[in-house]
Amino acid sequence: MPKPAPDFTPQDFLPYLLNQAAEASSRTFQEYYRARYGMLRTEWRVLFHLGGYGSMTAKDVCHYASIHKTKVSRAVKALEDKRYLTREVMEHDRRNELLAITPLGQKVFDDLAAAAKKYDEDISCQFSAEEIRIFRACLTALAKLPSIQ
Amino acid sequence: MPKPAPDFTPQDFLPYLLNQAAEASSRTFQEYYRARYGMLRTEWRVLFHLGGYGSMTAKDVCHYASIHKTKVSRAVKALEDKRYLTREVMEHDRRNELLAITPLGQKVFDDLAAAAKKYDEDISCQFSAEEIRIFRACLTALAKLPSIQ
DNA sequence: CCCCACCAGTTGCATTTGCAACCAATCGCG
DNA sequence: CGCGATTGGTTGCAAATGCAACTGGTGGGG
Repeated sequence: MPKPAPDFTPQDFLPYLLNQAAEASSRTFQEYYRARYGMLRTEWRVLFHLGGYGSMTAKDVCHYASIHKTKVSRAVKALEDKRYLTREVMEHDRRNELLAITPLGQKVFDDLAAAAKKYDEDISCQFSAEEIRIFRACLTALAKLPSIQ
Repeated sequence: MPKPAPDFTPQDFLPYLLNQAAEASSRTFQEYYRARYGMLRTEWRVLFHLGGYGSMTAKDVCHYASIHKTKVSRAVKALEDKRYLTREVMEHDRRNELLAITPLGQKVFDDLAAAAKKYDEDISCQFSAEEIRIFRACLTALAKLPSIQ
């Protein structure tokens, strides 16, 4: 038996499967916000966090979304240019700035969140409730693995 | 009720969860092949496919791994420079070239595949056999969504 | 047998990313 | 106080990516 690991193929490797599934499931939705609002993935994520969880600092977004701060910084600038959010330097510590969605940004968020919800249902409905429950639980657990930043 | 989708947060959105889990699970393993062999993610994937499924053309790799042909092209060149694979123009149609792992490449693959298998077990073992079965089934189904190229 | 549409793979260029160095504000210890 | 360490956020540069145009090779209809 010369071969140490002869029968382990990409399809058996969880990180690989995860990437395939993540790519495939993101692609379709990406077209939506890309075509409609000219947004990049990171921009959509930042807006999604602000809309879903309320105002927070860039640092918080980095933490919750585990996105590197330079990516967030650039996404925030792009969203600001699009008038989807404003930033306000915080009184007690002027290094922090609070990011807040504008009414226009809120409209965009509402549209995208509704579309996302529908898309989520579309891809979920091919599985049973129990399967989806387990699926989400596994994903949530794995997402908690050691993160950069 | 002014807000159309007030309670749909990133944590509820499957593509988002998938990306988080995929990123987190790839990161650790990436360090391994990066530090040890200076390989990029795409290079590892191409090598993984050749090692796992045997010789094939770049086109085949594109198809099985759903990676764009330019990415594959550059990864193949890098792997060739590292002497991990050779390419041979095919007789009956000289547009195709068959990619084959070298003995050196095989050694690297064996090492990485063994590490991957172990890593896969490490992250799987926090779930029950039944959970993992369902989890993999869901991922495999989602990975089959419409793919580019 | 020749021309044109098509196919595998590559290259150039614009966009995106990651990293490290940076700036300004704050903290904390002497 | 005050000066060095730390922190939130930005920027410059090099590397990675995506896209479209390209090269060389095939094949099929006239």
